[in-house]
Amino acid sequence: MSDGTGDSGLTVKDRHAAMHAALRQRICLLDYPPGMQLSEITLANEFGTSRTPMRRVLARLEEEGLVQSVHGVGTIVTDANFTELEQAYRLRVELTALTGLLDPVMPDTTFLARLKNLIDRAGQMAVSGTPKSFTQLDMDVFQALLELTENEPLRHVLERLYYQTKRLWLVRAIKAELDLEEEYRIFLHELEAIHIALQSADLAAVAQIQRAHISMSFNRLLQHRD
Amino acid sequence: MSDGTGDSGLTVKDRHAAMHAALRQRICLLDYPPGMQLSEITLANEFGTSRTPMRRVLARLEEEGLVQSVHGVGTIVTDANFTELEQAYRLRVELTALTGLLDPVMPDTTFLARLKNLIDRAGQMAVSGTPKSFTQLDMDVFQALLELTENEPLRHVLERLYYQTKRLWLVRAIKAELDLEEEYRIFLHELEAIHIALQSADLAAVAQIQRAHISMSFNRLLQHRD
DNA sequence: TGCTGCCGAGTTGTGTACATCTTACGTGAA
DNA sequence: TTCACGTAAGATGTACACAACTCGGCAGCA
Repeated sequence: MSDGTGDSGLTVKDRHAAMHAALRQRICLLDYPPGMQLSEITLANEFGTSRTPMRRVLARLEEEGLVQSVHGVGTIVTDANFTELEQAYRLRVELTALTGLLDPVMPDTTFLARLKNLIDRAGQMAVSGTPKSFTQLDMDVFQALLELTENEPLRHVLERLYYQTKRLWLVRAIKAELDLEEEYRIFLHELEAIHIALQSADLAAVAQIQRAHISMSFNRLLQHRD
Repeated sequence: MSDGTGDSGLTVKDRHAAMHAALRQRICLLDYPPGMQLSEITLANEFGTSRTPMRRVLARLEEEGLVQSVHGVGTIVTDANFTELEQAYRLRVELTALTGLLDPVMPDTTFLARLKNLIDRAGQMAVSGTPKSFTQLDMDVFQALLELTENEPLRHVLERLYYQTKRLWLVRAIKAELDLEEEYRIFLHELEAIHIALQSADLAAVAQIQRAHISMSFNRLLQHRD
């Protein structure tokens, strides 16, 4: 095969990336709650591979601070601890503002349609929203808005910080420590504001709106710190 | 053994970190020049281990953009390409400024003595400095100044960006495309300015001085872009 | 009853043989 | 001479057996 792809059209790195994304999703949606012990061999069997590639994926998740492996003990999902993640959260606030300064890129009409779709989904949240489905929507919005900058290192760091800190919200939302209706309403308002700013082609404004909302969300979480 | 350390008092992760730091050093000092092919088994033998741990270290270096592994071909040291690293360089400029805002920490007298020592070494550069020894000094200075913030995620990202972009300077310095005497003089002046700012306990000023010099260094490199 | 020490189950870390892939080289035919 | 093709060498990727390590439980003793 001349294009270097495997049987299903996927290269080796694509399979690794798929496993990594799947596990990250499960951890951040609390399917794998903090403290849960993961089994290398069980996960390897589930993904139809052996321990060796799975260990590489888990090592990357450990670098990203989502799991922790200890010799002889196991691979444990890290605790979504507020005090340890406060620094990451504040860095995320500042880096979000930079998306409007470093290599901003004006999206095409396809993007605007995607955003409009996301806004509709956000409108549905007030009716039939669960903390988990809301987090899933928030992830989709994040991935979309990340495309507003072409600075690849910045996108990489922001993605890492996002998935590091996102569990803090979901943990407290499930424990009913947050006013969910207010959270949904604020989020919808943020998306509408971003939509307006995009129609003005003001990407710096989009970044500032995001920065403001991440900062405010941080402060709301701060009222329930552990 | 109750403390969990090995024979030489080093844990497993310490050995991995040591191998990673050694290889990173060799790459960034151009002992392993861009395009050079690394052999997993040769490196494993040199460090007295097998391919499995060495592959984990190389995978991390690949994440950091210093090498690239291709199935069936080899593990190649990446090219220090200006156009690809320009985004990383500009992000580094902005993040350096943040060290003065996010969790700055005033150093003790021991730190000031270390800095004074580094300034002395910088003074020697004008007399007997090579591009490589200058880069080594620059690395030591970078590691020292990184301690001026306690924000661990910020330190982590800055370290990554530093080692990603540092080779750009050394490559051009060796090709004699830079005025080395001027580079040494500017660097010494930067360190003296930082020393003064530290005596005023103005960490924001220290960050701005660094930011300015990284930005100016970027512009000097820009005159010789490939 | 409580404490101590040993043992075994289970986990991650390591070593190694094998699979898969790319590339260079040599060979033969046009 | 030149081009096409097969083949072998050598690289990374994978699978698996074994080593190193932690921890809970249980037996034995004071």
